Amino acid sequence: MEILNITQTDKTVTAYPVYNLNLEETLNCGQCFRWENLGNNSFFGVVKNKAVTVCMTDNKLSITPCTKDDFYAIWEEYFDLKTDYKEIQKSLSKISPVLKEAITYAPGIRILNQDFWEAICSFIISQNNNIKRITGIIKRLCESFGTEISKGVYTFPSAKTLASKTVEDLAPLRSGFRAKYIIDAAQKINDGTVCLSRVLTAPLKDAKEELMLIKGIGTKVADCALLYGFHRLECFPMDIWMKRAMNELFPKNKPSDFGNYAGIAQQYIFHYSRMHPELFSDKNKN
DNA sequence: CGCCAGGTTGTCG
DNA sequence: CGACAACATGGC
Repeated sequence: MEILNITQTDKTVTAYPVYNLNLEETLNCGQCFRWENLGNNSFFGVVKNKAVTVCMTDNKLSITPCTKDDFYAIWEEYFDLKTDYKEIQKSLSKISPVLKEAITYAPGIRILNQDFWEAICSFIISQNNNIKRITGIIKRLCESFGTEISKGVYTFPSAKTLASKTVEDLAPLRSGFRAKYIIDAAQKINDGTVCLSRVLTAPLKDAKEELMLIKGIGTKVADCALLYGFHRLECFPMDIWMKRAMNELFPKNKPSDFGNYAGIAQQYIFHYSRMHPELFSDKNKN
């Protein structure tokens, strides 16, 4: 890949050339729930304790407010700018014409490197839920228990903060039966029962087992946390849409067919399927 | 009103 | 192991 140029003017850092990154596709494809679309290819969001506006025009990614240090410390990794997606897409396209079509449909998707705890907590909330409601619950979670870093802008609350809460405390979130899972996750991570640095470095099978010590984390939520939080690109979360897609669009394939970048393939397929519900008229449940 | 949602748990064969 | 109800809530 070509070297990335980084320039800073006032409070804005611009990186270029950033090929093939589409913010709309990336931030609105079901892997994250906190970015607000401002229009004109601009989004406002909070990552860790940094609130920024990002904008993509003509292969230039600009971030405001941002320093070069912030860019290298947070954003370069967050937007996965060092991974060669063109090369990965080329190789995935050979696996199946349908996958190639899904890639062509939204080639600007990238797998984000989200905060560990935010990814874990967000996908606990996602279970048996819809994206609109997930987004609302997470918004209320941040407003209720996060830190207000500027007027009306909140961080994602820490595991430490949530570890001391009760199910009644979380009632305003309207998260239903998931509240007890959020608290169990916060407690086990806060007291070290589940060690996130071990999840990051352990072999995949062990990392997954460790996450699944948390009540409310099964195979699918663990795969999502590992893919979106720990950047385990080989994980292939199987939700209701992916089951439909595998049954109807990839009847001859198994998840293992998608290789080391199965998680990226999954994201193209998930997004393509959700944007084309008519492909699943009978919604064959399974 | 009824079905469904980026599932997991607990229980029963 | 596999099947299956229950789970909270609200979008559509």
